[in-house]
Amino acid sequence: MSVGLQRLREEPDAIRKGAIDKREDPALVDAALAADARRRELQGEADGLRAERNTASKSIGETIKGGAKPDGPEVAALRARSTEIGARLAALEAELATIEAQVEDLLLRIPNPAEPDVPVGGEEANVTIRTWGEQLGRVQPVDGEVGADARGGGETWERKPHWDVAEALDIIDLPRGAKITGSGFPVYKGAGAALQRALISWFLDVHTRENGFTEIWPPVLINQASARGTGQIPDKEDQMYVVTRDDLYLVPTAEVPVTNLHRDEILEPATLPIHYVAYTPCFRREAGAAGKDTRGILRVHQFDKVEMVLLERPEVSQQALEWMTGRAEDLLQRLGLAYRVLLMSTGEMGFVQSRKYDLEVWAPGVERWLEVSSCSNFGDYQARRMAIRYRAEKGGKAELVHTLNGSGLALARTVAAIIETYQQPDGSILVPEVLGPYLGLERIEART
RNA sequence: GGAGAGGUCGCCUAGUGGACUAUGGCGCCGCACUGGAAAUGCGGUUCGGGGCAACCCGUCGAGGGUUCGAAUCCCUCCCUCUCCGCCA
Repeated sequence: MSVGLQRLREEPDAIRKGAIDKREDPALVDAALAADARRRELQGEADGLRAERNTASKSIGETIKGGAKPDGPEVAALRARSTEIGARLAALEAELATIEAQVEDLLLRIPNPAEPDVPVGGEEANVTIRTWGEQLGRVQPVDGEVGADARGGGETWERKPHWDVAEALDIIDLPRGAKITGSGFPVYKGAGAALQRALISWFLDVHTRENGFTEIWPPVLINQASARGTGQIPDKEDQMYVVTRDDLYLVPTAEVPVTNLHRDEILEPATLPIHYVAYTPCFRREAGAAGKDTRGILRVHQFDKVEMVLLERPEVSQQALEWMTGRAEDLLQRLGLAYRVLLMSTGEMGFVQSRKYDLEVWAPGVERWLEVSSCSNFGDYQARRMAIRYRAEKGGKAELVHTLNGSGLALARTVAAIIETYQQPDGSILVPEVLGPYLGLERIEART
């Protein structure tokens, strides 16, 4: 249950194309259709047999009530007939259970097709929708203003990558994180720790006070049903840390617990839209990324993130995606970080999204764009998996909601970009104005 | 973790092997009455699968079992409540 059997039957070509565009196997579509046809056939037969058995059993009861002896020949004959139906049914039910499992498994592996206007292809097909702010160079004039670029002549200094700045200021301790847990588990210290806390608080405050979100503080362990609901299983199962003893997973993102809040629910008309915002630490194994971005905090196993989760009526989900993306952009603008918005191509967008924007912030120390937010519309795909429905009108028929989510924002890379953008020639870091009151500091300096 | 009590349709609730085709109430929807409403009356109201349809099948926390037949009996698990233990 993901794409929906009805749509699968009605427009198999579109689903097949969607799978090809996302570099998944289109043959799954035909396999699922064939299995479903067989399933319906078997179910028809099984239903018929059950109906027979029901009437047969009922007639036994009535015969006994009518005065026949429960152990007499008349009842025995009826009983024999019912037993025989039961035997046939048992065989059929076993077959049916197998085929049902097959259908479900196939459906779980068919990806959500992208919206028609999403570019087809891989990384090269991503489209830059807009950029904001000045893309600073590494070389800066010594007497220039913060954020000013080197423009010919004069003395210059060179920006450092965030790991050098952070190490010198003793605000991030990577070696000790590696000691107590493993590589990719940063320790934030002193003003570094306070900066984490400040960003989390500020993000949550903006979203709750200005953007109308309801704050959620969810569990960071999730069960299998939740992981399946949002699509981490089976698509991203090997990216999650597993607590095998209790059959739980560490959250890879707040999306999972928060979207699953309404799993198996039918929402009444007035309840939509639902806008949640949640902070959680996020845990990712980054399997397959070994040796990539090993320095600094660009790719870590544990990071902090404030996530927006939206449940919307289908007809407004696209515009809700634009709005939500704007909320994330607003944070970057107020932090004074240069960024660009990318419309991700089919090959880059993942299994469950129908449309996805990535926000990439410019980090002038490493001279790279860093993904700090991913804003996606899932259409009804996740909702179908989770059975989240709503009634458009009181007493009306239940329909699937649309789900969306977006980071607002992910911390580690935002912190890297802040450090690299606001570092000063003397090695200190200016604190972005909006964070001043939260941090109680205007500048992070080496402790003497 | 131990002992006990429970989990039935949005909510409350009846139901201890065949008349359950799951009861009744609240809420909700429709109709009638009304200037409009309240109150009242009548009808409808779990969710899902199949079928053009009449209708059929499943669904009483989940999964197994016993039986011709399970909401009802048995087993395992999950959750809630009470008490005990442990504990930030």
